[in-house]
Amino acid sequence: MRLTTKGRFAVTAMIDLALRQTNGPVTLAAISQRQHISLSYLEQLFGKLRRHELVESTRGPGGGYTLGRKASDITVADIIVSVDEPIDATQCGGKENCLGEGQRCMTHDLWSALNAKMVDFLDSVSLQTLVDEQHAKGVVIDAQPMVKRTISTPSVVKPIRVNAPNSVFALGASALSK
Amino acid sequence: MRLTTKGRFAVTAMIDLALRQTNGPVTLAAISQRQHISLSYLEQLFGKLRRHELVESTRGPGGGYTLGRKASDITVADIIVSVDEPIDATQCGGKENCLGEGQRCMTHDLWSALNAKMVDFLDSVSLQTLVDEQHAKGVVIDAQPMVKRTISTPSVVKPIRVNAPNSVFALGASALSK
DNA sequence: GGTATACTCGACCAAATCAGTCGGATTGCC
DNA sequence: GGCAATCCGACTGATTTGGTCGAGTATACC
Repeated sequence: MRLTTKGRFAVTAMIDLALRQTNGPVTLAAISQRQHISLSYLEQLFGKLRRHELVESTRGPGGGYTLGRKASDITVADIIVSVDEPIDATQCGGKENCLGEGQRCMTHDLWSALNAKMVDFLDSVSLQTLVDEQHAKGVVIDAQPMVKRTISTPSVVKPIRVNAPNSVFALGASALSK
Repeated sequence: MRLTTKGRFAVTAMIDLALRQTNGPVTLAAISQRQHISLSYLEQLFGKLRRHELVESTRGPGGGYTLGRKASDITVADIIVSVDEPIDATQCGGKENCLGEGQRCMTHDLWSALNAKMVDFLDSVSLQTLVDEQHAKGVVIDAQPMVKRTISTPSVVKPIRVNAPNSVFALGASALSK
């Protein structure tokens, strides 16, 4: 239940995927372009998401990723746990660990209560919820011409191995204050 | 609102302080011994707590720290913010920052909602609450003979610069699972 | 005044983690 | 075979964490 850019990028990418997958598998290259996340990083993330069965992959031309189950059955907590190795945010150990020479650590209950609050919340938000929110905000999914298996369009841009050191998006995530 | 061992140690130390300060100022050396946190580390932590006016210090023999205000007026959030430089846990930037080429980052609301939940919770727990909990648990504060200003006892143990590489307590904090 | 006690300050350090890259392998369609 | 796509693991640089150390300063007591 760690909160890092990994988790945030993964959630963003999953929303993007959920929004687009009606057209068949979505490629990471496409997500990379739309969300300004480097392709290599997405590969890393989606490897984990696939191993946790949150997405399914199709290889080869025309391939890409689709959701592993209904958007309403995927919670934000699922996504975060998948990409960050699931380590308790408040890490007071497994109830036995936080003993200081015989006496129970005084703050144990506090951290587990906090953790429960966070998990509760993140588990209450499904991917579908986020998708609906996007729709409500009027995000129009520019109905791209369904290409599917007529790969005749001469691939306008080649987004392979985007070497941009830092996308605007990524910068926004680490610049902060107060 | 970061959650690191700094924050956890600080809360623990503050509970200890709150429990003991009836006897006058409490030294860091004493807290160090009871809570198994290195003296040097406590110094660092209490420097910050003092600058945030959560504690007051008295120098010289018989000195030590006391709470800067009533335990019921100090929240856990106060303590954590004091010792960790206050960086937003979900760091999506100050609302203006998370713009990806014109469009608002899709997960902004999610992270701020989560953050609000956390702050709400940690702000709802006062130091007094934690102290009461300790009392309820039957933690007996061994009524030490009030020494105050008869420093005749030949200082039994010298806890200065405890070089213990890692206390049991500290280990418990970093060992974790699932 | 001397000395012991205790806080104060800031530099320093090692290890872990994060964020991200890279090269290459595999798979499948045309 | 060639291209499009996923797959995989090693590698790396920067930052953060967790903590130490040394050199002070202020105060109280003798």
